[in-house]
Amino acid sequence: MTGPRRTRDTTQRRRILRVLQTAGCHLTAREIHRRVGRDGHAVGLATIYRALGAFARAGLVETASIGGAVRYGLATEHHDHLVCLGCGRWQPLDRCPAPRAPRGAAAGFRVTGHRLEFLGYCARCR
Amino acid sequence: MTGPRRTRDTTQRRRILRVLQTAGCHLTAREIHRRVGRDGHAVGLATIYRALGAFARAGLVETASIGGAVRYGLATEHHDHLVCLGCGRWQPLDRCPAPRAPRGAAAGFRVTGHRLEFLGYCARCR
DNA sequence: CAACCAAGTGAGAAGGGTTCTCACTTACTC
DNA sequence: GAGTAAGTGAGAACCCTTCTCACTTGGTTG
Repeated sequence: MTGPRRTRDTTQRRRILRVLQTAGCHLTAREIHRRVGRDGHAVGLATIYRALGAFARAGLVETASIGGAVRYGLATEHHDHLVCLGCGRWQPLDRCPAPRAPRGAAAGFRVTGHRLEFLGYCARCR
Repeated sequence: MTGPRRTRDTTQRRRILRVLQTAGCHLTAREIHRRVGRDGHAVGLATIYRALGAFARAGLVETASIGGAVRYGLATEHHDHLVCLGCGRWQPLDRCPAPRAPRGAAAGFRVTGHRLEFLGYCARCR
């Protein structure tokens, strides 16, 4: 419990991180799996999930879910997104409108964070 | 396409709606299934899902997902919730902090709504 | 450097949530 | 009351995710 847990450095995990770095938006595990395997060096789907879980625990990636599958992206300092209802793409928002937790909303509820999503349609899906 | 679609009035759907009305928080399909069947008149799980889908399309219920399962609740005028990371319960927020969509966040993205969730731990889970 | 071992990997099975299929029933309309 | 589009139930099917188990590998220690 001394800060974020360190994960072991393997070629598979490095490939997964590279995909996330070049993605520009949040991806599902299957999308990551497909992109990682593009150069012929496939990585097992179970490994993708394990690595993403380890990254999430270590604070390297953040997760978000809409509809069926969970989407993963590199963790940044904000937690807000634009979500396209047409194609499901997640785009991080540069500036967080920073909503304040309403005081006394529910007795005894301790707010530790928030998640704000603007729903709509991206340029391609309109 | 003339406003919200009307759904047919059946005893099963009436029971599902009654469960949602008396729930006080968002429920998973399986929880609804269990509660509907409490008085011995079980309703098929597929029917639960179909009814919930029809209700959602008609605008009667709203859906929200965290972790594995999707949660359903009666649609109200707001879209914000308190989410307990311990037990997964969803509680609607009376007052919506009403975040404004940031202008020019992503070229061509048309914002049609938002979803704001305050994450934390309820009184029981702290 | 060699040995050790905890962590990671791959393939497939398993598990849980959701949707589909198909024959049957029922609510609404004319 | 008859016709028909919508809804229902049971179980199979489907998809996403996690688990299992034998094997490999990264990083550390002697």
